[in-house]
Amino acid sequence: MAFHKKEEFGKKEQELAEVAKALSHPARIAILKVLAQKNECICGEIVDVLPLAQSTVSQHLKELKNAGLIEGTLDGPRSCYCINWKAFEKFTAGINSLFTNLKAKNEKACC
Amino acid sequence: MAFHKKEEFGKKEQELAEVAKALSHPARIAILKVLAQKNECICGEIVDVLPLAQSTVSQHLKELKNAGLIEGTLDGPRSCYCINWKAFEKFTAGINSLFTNLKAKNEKACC
DNA sequence: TTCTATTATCGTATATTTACGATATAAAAT
DNA sequence: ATTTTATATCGTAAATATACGATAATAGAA
Repeated sequence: MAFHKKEEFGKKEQELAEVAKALSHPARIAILKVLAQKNECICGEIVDVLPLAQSTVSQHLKELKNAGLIEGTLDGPRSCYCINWKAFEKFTAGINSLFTNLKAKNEKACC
Repeated sequence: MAFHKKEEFGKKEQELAEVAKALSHPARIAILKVLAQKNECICGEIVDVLPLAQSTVSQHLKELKNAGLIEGTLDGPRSCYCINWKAFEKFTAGINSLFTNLKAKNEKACC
């Protein structure tokens, strides 16, 4: 009944999984969409758009920040978030690199 | 104390989140890596490589299959899995499409 | 200073995930 | 027909995630 075996895997796998986990909730995808659409940094406008309580949105923002997908600075009573594009590029590149060497060969599937 | 609000978001967000969730555990990333490296379809070789019990690996395979990232066919006592490349392409394209219109403008960050 | 507005954190209930062993299933081998 | 082998499923315990309201914190306005 051991648990939490995640650290027994490779660093690369863990990092990819961590980012994927941050992306694994529609609310967080929606938050990223809002941040991308409004070019300026947003704060509580996100709360107005999502069907969630303010505290829940704040929690989701924290998870996105911990995963490195967004950056945020406190600016008095209001905070300012923006997307970290490099983290996204790193993620998609990481996913692709798992397969690049074989992607072409496998087009016709297997079983 | 309502729960499971995921269905209140858009279909696109839900689909992206679902795939991301399947990718959100290092064991499943590792499984995909193995499936990609061995060009032929694998089954219990995965169990030998991972630090997990057979039943746990089977569970992870099921989740990857449910998310559409792999395909599997039963072949007697042994089963045959392979990667569904199209699902990956759809996923990365979906992630990128959240931002494409603004990606260039934002390079210099915000706050 | 006191009030207001905005965001973060705490506490908590419920849901889901993760992992395992035990058991079922199903084809091949003996 | 029985055994072996490979995989899936069931049951279950512990961990984590999700959501909310209540509360703290912090800067600006009155």
